[in-house]
Amino acid sequence: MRRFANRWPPCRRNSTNSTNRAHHPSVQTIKQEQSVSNIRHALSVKRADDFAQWYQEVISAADLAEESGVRGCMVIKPWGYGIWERIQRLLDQRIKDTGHDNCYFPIFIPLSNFEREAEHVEGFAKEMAVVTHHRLIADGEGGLIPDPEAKLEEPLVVRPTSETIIGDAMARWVQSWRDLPLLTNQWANVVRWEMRTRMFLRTSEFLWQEGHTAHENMADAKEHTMRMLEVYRACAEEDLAMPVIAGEKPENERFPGAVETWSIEAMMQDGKALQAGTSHYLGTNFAEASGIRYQDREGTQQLCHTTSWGVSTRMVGGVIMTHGDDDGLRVPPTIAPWQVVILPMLRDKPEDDALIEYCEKLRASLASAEALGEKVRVLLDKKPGKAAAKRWDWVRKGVPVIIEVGGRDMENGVVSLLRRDRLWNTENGKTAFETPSAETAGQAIPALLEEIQASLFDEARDRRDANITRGIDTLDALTEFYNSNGRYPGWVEVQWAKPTGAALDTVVEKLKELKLTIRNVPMQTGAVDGACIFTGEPAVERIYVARAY
RNA sequence: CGGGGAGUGGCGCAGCCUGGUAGCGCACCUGUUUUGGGUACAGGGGGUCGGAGGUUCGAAUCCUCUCUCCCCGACCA
Repeated sequence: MRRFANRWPPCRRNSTNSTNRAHHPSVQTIKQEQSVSNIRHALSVKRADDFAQWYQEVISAADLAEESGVRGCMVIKPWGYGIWERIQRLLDQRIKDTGHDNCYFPIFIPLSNFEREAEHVEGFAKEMAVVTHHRLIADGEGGLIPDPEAKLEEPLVVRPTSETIIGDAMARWVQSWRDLPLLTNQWANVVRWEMRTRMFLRTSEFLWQEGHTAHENMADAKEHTMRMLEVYRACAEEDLAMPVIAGEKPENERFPGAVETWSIEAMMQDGKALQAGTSHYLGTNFAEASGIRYQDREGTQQLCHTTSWGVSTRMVGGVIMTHGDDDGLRVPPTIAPWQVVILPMLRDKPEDDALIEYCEKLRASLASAEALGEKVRVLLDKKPGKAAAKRWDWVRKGVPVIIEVGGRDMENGVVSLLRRDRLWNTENGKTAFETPSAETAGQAIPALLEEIQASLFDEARDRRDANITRGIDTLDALTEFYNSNGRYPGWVEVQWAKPTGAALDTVVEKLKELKLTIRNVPMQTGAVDGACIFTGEPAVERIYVARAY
């Protein structure tokens, strides 16, 4: 069995505008890189050496977020929040384009309201923040305590998700079949008291979007569930350049209260899976709990079929682990707050003025150009400081294109251009600057940004495809595979008979021993023939198993 | 929540065992130098050592409690 390290051919597209043969080092080729060159990377930890620590370092080195002092909660810094805002803006448009209106519902949910759907309660009860008082008083020792006199008659829970309270509103808003479908969405924060937290991937408080819809019947609701799953796929692949596999979650992984749960799953560079978005068909469960009924064309009261779906700031974690490298983050141009940064090499001398003017001209011309369907987002970084130091700050942040301009560049009418996705000239271990004329650079940038966007996606997709293993058809072979493939075994596609209930529990237990989970049943499942890897019965579908975040 | 590790200027660390009111590298500030690339030299600012309590003449160093972070596990987006 081949090891992960040998399995990923660094597949590159040819650069359209360059003589630059540099390619960035990957997890799999780092050892090779080191033997042929002495590249001095911008981070102190390499992905191949300690992926978890590398992840932490990218977050601080790229200035994405920091600890807050509150357990499990983070401060999202401007660059990190800027990335989230880009995702938010693009996804919001997609959500509006599919007919939804944004609303806002309270962060506090009355306990009795939350209690209505049994499975929902069971799923979330153990990770709820609860508000019990509405006033503090002095404790007599210089501190403050909740005033016993100010106890709430009914506790409020901080929303971990809003199905129940939105269900309440839907019950009021829906009267007749003419009110359906009811398509709503909200952007909000939610709180889940997690045992173990990781920046962006699992925080106690996180930001997300939650869509909630009500429909006349099962067919309409299911169709909508799938429509939103497709919106998420497009957002992940087109905007984040993060390839995903869309499919249905197995019964044991369903959202509490859902009839069907669908997900998009992305493969991180360590081969683990990340659930990047979910879409649920809720049947009539929440309609029953909240009384969401409508009068049909015959005048009969009917229960609505509802859906809900969400993606969160976890997406940012996915971007880090999909596109980051040993020099920091690489932000796909579509979601980069700034796509191009111009760094004048200021020397604190009178000549600086002319240099800034030269750069400003370039900035203005780039800013009026369009790439990836929008105006190019370009920053002229006039902050005082050494250009080289500022360059490495931007490298770590992952801005797609860095343009440095020194006095001699200006004299020659050129600029020094650096692509973040291909930083190094591996032949000499130096940064792979190119020096096109300012005019050429200005004209080439839109196409370059589009190429970088495509290239990041291709790279991630090729890596994922190379790390999905097929043809394993016994549990022993699966065990052997995961025991012999080191730290980065990737995913395995197997066939199964889709056991349910206790039989499924047994399967889940067996997988747990290998630290594996069933990710999803891919939509394009392909032909199935042969036996279930777990039960030996005739297989009915293919599933992905993997270690997961 | 269980097991392990850790919290010392912005970041990374030493000091703690063998108590005597804090040190290094990077970053930062000032000056000089240098200038096509993560420059060099000199000078300088910044921390009371996560928090609370205790032992002691005296605690970053010893004891107790507590908060937060990291890794593994159970749980979960």
